[in-house]
Amino acid sequence: MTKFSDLNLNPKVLKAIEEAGYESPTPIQAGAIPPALEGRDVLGIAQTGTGKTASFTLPMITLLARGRARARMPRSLVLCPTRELAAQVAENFDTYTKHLKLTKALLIGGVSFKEQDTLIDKGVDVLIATPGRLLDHFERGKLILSDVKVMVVDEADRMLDMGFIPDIERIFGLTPFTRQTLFFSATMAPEIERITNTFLSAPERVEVARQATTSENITQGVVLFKASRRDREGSEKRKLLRHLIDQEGEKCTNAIIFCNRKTDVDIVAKSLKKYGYDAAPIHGDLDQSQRTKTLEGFREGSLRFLVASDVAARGLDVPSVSHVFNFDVPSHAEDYVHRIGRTGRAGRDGTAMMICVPKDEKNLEDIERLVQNEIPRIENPLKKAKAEPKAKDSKDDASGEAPERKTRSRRSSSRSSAAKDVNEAADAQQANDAATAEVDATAQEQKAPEQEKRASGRGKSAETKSSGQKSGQKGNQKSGRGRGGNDRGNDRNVVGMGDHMPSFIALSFAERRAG
DNA sequence: AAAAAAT
Repeated sequence: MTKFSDLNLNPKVLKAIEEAGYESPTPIQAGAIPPALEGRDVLGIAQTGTGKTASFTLPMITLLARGRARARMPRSLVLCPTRELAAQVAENFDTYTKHLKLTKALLIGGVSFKEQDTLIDKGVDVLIATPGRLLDHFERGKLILSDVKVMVVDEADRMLDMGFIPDIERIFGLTPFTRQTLFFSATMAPEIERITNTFLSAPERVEVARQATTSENITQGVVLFKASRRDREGSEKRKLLRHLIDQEGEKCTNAIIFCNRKTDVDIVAKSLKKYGYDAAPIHGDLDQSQRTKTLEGFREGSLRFLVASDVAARGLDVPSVSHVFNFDVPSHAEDYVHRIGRTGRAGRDGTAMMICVPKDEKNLEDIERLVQNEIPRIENPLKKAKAEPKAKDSKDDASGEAPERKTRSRRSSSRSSAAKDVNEAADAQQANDAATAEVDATAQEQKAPEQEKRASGRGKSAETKSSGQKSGQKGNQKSGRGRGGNDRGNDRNVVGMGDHMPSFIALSFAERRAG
């Protein structure tokens, strides 16, 4: 197998790689690094979790190791769709430039210009930016892009989703024609295809799929849930969420809870906190310092529940998320894949549970068509509780109203009851499915042989106490990131996509929709 | 229908 040491990387970069605990490149790294080092353009079709970031940072650092940047004229440029991703790339550069004297600046919105200006003025080798802030600097005449030797576009399909493509095209136009371009996208939508045809020249095409996207090391489940009354849907969903969390017990060391709307992110986070769960929100309306702080806390394990909008759905690398809860069914099927991909990373086991209300069933169908699998139905734990009532539950009910009142006024605008006809069928199905699907380890074992492995692995991880877990997570972070290394805490040595690749992931989204 | 990103 290829080793990093076979790849012609700068010795000081190799040293940093070794110190980070990596030996062998992932498939995307093995595929992209050699042509990048030769100065060729690269078109990488890959998602995060494949070691994509290192596949451009390592050759870039090697290429930039010689020479120095002039004032206001960065020598390279990395564009990312979100601030958090940009920050993550910046960290990656720090890791691998440890033994070199390269300078970098992170240009993202939500923070002051001043520091960024100072750095640019001094001259930086690497500029890592979100498009808006980069252009802002450019327009103020603070930045000259005519000395850019290497330009990277990361997560291009997400840039497309977010309407950044015009900005990207403009930035391409500001850099010299002779630059080297490294371009990464999870899919090749027609618009992406067009951009690459326009701005890349004879690129080396490297394509890999993420490991285990919706396959065996992520246990999935969905609760079909219908509120007792439409105006109680929010509070009842929150109660259901708490039960789902409680039901997982110690197996749930930490979790991301996704909501479709920013207001619901706030409401759910607040409600969880009220009930004593260690939760904090993250979404684009919160100020950057808070976003950074929250994410940092979640990464290091001091925050257990991250309640998030889709700002956190893609690309975020927190290697040890045990659970993903989809409080809402995402309305774009592909977002489901991205969201649950936050767990089960680096070969670990993960659990992804979703709450589906009747009006979301259409979206659920879309998701199941996309992943070409039925998501197992989980019995509603609240229904079970009703069948054999306990004193504790009625207490929950009473206190359940408290956070609801506070938030009602805020939500009132968004709820016009559009649901009229989606009821009986859902009820029937709910009863039906509840009978067949139990998502606990025992039930799983009977279902499929390949799942036994997971069930036993799970038992092992369940005995980790949450107090000891914090330091354990920290230690694991390095080996998880970039996924090049041996994942020591785990007997599955996963490199790159590993052995299980669902066939649908190799298709374009258009092809997947077509079935 | 909503989220993200420049203010």
